[in-house]
Amino acid sequence: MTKNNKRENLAKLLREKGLKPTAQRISILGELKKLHTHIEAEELFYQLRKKNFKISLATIYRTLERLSQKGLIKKVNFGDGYMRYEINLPDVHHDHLICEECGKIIEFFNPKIEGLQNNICSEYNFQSTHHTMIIHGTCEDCQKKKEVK
Amino acid sequence: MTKNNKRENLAKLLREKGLKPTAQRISILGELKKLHTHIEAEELFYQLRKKNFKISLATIYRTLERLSQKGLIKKVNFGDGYMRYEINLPDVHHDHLICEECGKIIEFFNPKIEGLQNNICSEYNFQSTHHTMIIHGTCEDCQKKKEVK
DNA sequence: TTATAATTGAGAATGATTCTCATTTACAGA
DNA sequence: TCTGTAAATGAGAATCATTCTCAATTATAA
Repeated sequence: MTKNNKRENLAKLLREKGLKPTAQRISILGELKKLHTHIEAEELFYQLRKKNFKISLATIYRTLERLSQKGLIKKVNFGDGYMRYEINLPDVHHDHLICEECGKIIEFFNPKIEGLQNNICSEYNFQSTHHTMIIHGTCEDCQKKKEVK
Repeated sequence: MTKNNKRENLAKLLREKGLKPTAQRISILGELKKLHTHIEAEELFYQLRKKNFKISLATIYRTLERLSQKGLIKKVNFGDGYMRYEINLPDVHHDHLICEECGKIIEFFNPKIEGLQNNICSEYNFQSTHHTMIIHGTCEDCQKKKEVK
């Protein structure tokens, strides 16, 4: 696929969601699509600047918020002081393991959890839109490092 | 139990964790124990001030952090911009349903989730300390309100 | 091509949380 | 009981991710 085709696809995606396909929005969405992992607003800002995209931090935040509202991306809160954002592939939901030692973030998916959520929601007559599950602890590598000490 | 007995119990609890039982720490821990639900730092600050406890916001934050490190309380992040804190009753773990419409927070407990977590952790050789699970959506009351419209 | 509403950039403002440092307090040892 | 000292506190300044403001720019419908 050519670069122009890619751009046109992203523009179409934005239009379908009722968003004007500006250069800034296309560059943000494109970057997240390439990344397919979570990133912070400021990090994204520097990545795009490095590639000579002209964009301001305010626009980054505004756009990420909009894309998130429209379901194109996901906003994730790991509780460490800033939000992360990642492309939303609706059929590939996942949750996170966070290592408290090294900060590593491991993604996992467990279909049974999705099932249990439905149980819980119907028990409380709660209509769920999405969920986040984070398990904190120590990853394999850091456990080994500790043993050595 | 007399007021002095309560205080002495809290002081003992703090000493056991290696924390000096100051008046401020005792008042914070006592308040959270009475509440047995989550509260924000600033809210706790006003609650204590209202009861004529002399305490500063800085001390509230410092103390909550310490108590949390020692496992006496839990720090919960609902992703709405500020941390909440609640007493930690080790045998009564629970997770949260959050209503996006009215902000209501419903606590729930599901033993199967705990089991699944162990499965996931052993799969990744991850040593977990704790987890948080939040389901976002619309609560029963707000669903009804929407239907009426 | 033009009018208009939406979007953007730059920097100021916000607000929860943390930091600083002088003062106060808990408590171990005399 | 008194005293020295390290830990804890109070008050307010500092931090820093995020949001807001408003003038300039841009997408697009007519």
